[in-house]
Amino acid sequence: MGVASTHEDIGLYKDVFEPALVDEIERKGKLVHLKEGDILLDIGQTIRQMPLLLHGSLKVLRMDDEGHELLLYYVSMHESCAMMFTCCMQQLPSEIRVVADEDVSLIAIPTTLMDEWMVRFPSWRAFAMKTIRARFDELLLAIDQLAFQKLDERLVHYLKEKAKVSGSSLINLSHEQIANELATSRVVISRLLKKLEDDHKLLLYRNQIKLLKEL
DNA sequence: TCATTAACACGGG
DNA sequence: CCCGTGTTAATGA
Repeated sequence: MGVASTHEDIGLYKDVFEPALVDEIERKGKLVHLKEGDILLDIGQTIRQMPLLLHGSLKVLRMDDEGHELLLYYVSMHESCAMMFTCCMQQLPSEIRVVADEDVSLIAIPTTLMDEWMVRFPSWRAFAMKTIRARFDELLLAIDQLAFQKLDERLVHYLKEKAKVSGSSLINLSHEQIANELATSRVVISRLLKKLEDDHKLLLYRNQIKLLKEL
């Protein structure tokens, strides 16, 4: 890990950023690897680095008063995290927990450069705005789901999102894990999944769910 | 009505 | 055996 491999991987962003910025990222960014489950940022911590994803995905979580995790959204390729953007502008403590959802490699950029880049690089400004805008739309959707309280719809949305992010219709999660992320009990998830299987929307295995196109 | 909690049986790894 | 899964019964919001 170091500047050499950062140089290779930054190519993934050649279409997103202007050459001068790519160059700047190469020199100032640091390549970081995370294992699945590693916490990149926890609630209360202050952000020091902005992540630019190269491989894998991050999940952004919020806690309810009993300490249950609630999934806000995933961050994958060519994206960054809107919450982290807004936090690092003012160096405020984080309201969220960011965890590696799979093994992840990313370029960490010191937050001290953010202000400067906003001014110097139009493509960075556009990237930041796009990220925030996309997440804002997604958060509105998440609010809808909570407001309507339809757990079965939330589950279906969750599964689709999971499949999209992992690029596979095979999902390796136990009912228990899903229940935790949706802040509900396993019994309910088992029941809803069973119903979906009966409707030929998916197939259930031990620790594994296969999504069918009917979903 | 629908979620949660506890409890139990089944069976795959 | 351990643990994920499927189900049920009781209780509550």
